[in-house]
Amino acid sequence: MNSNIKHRTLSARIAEQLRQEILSGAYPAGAQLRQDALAAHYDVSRIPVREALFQLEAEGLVRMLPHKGAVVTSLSELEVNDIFDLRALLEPRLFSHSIPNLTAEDFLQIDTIQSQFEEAIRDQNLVQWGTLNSQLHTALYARANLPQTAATVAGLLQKSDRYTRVQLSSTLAQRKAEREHSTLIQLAKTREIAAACAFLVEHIESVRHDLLGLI
Amino acid sequence: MNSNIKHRTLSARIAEQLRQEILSGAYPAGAQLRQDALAAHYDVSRIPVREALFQLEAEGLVRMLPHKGAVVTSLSELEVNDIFDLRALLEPRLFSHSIPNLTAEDFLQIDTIQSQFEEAIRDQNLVQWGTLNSQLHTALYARANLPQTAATVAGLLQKSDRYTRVQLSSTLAQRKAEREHSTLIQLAKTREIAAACAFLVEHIESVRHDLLGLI
DNA sequence: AGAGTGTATATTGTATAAATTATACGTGCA
DNA sequence: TGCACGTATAATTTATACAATATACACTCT
Repeated sequence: MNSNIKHRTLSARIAEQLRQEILSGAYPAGAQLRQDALAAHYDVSRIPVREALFQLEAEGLVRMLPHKGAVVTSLSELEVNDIFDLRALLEPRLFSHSIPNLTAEDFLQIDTIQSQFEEAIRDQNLVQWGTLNSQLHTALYARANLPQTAATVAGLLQKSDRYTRVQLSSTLAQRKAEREHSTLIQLAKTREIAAACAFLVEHIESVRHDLLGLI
Repeated sequence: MNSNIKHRTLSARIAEQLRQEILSGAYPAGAQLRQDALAAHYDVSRIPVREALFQLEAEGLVRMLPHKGAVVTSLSELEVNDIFDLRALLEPRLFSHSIPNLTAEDFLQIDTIQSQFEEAIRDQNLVQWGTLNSQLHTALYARANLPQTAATVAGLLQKSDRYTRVQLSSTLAQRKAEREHSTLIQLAKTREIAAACAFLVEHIESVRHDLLGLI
């Protein structure tokens, strides 16, 4: 999202780094995050670390227990299903509102993102892949003009990101997703709203299916 | 002045109080919240104030601009509509999943909440009314077993709370909402899922309609 | 011996103080 | 007069220091 933006505060920078480390699996689910250790690791005081942890708690990546510290959260199968149900419900809403307003420049940006997938697949860079995946979905919904829905979906995409990365560890699944994205882009360009939304639901269900096969 | 709920940390207590003050309109939309002033007002240092502000930012009540401070957010008509669209989309999902699992004890609790509305209306206590409104909706969805959806809806309810309080300033609207709640409870008790969800959408749309009439 | 209590230690939570950043104002110069 | 630059001031952000809390372990009492 704003990974290439230089953050103006330490807290935001720590939050960004910590988020990436959690999403990449460096800190596995259930791991205790000690403020002291993190502060030493990033060579800052505990205040920005605390604020980063608060930020991540709001995003659902960690849970803070008073006087007991922060632990990396884990999602149950029920929660994963709930997330994908919500995505299947909300993303078509965004997509259908966005498609009519997408401009040539928007599609240029979308194509740029899509072209970067090749690179990520070749390098087996899963972190990059996950980021691009979120970026592409968000770009497709950019003109929906539904800020609350967009914010909700952004949260859902991030929550599912940790798990889609597992699913996408196979190059096969990555190429499949890339093909489906390509279809989505094509349908958006031709403004076939109904077909685009229907295929979007298929795409989400496809990812969910592959994902649940691994859990 | 002091809330009667005892929180385990100062930060959480400040967040709770500040939230109530914002929701009650003590700090209007656009108001700047100076950490120094808040710290002095609550007679604490600025650290717990900062953490409370971070918490409220995650809830969407304030926006923090780096090095510039926190301001109370305001929602556009577009955002209000988006929120109510989402509520109309997600709350029936929760309700339909919850109804089959609601127990006698759940209904006892629901009836208790409903009975407290009378008191709030009589005292013209809008803060209490808003809290009860959220509590009732949440209680009706308690057995849905869809944690992500529940969390999302809880956020939406809180965001709309500030505005429903305006709408509900008339006793007439309060009684209307109470009647509709009563119908919802009755339909839940008789396990008429389809009818309950249909009426729930009506209820939400009714509140939205009255609300937009005032903006 | 076992349950309960008290103390030690580690970790988090809060206060105070220093550093950084943004804004406003005034001065100097074209 | 108008603009640019530098300084002053006020706010936030970060660091350091201290207080409160939870957990583990040893000890006492029944």
